[in-house]
Amino acid sequence: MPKDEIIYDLAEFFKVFADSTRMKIIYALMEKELCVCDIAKIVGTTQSAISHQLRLLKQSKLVKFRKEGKEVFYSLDDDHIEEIVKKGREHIEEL
Amino acid sequence: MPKDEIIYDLAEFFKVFADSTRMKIIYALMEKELCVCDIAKIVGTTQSAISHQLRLLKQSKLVKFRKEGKEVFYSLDDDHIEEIVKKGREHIEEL
DNA sequence: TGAATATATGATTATATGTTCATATATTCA
DNA sequence: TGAATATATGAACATATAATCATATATTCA
Repeated sequence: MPKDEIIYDLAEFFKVFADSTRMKIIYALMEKELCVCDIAKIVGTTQSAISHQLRLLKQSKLVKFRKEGKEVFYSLDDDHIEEIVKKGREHIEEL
Repeated sequence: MPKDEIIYDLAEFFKVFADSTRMKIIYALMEKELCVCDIAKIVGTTQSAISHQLRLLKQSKLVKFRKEGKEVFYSLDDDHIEEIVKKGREHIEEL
């Protein structure tokens, strides 16, 4: 059994995947780098909701971003992310 | 972008990993099959809390169980689980 | 500079979630 | 059968979380 801190951090990490809005953001970013308003259009919700969720994704180091003029472009920042989502999908599609 | 139903199911699936009590249960079961009261001892919480959480793990098909007399023995029911936890741990340990 | 656009953020609210407590169910064994 | 043990479950409560709304903070460009 890992230390409590590891357990806690792991649970926090997986919380990121545990929401459908964030999962949609992740899928959108798997395609390509996107600015906030494009993510909002793709996901189908408000800019504010996306911005709040992107903050969580940033805090968990799942996305990185670069500013270009008025826009902020986000992209996935870890190879594990796609692998983890893929494994999850294998699981749910086997049921 | 997958269908909404897939997105929703994926988020639900990852919710299972998004709690430290459940993460401890998963780690305990990685070692070996265990009965409820042993899980409670290892995790360090009440039988009731464990039982509630095991119900979620059952619903998500992450654990299977067999009854033996008064006891119910639980074990992990999917090879993806260990892989997913391992990937998550790689992520948090790289930060 | 001022309007327009893109993004971030704080407060609020509604909902979801985890634990606790009490109790029900099931099994064993004297 | 009745006591003891293991597990499951419903209700209640406290906390966490996500969306919304209003607004703040850039940045561009006329």
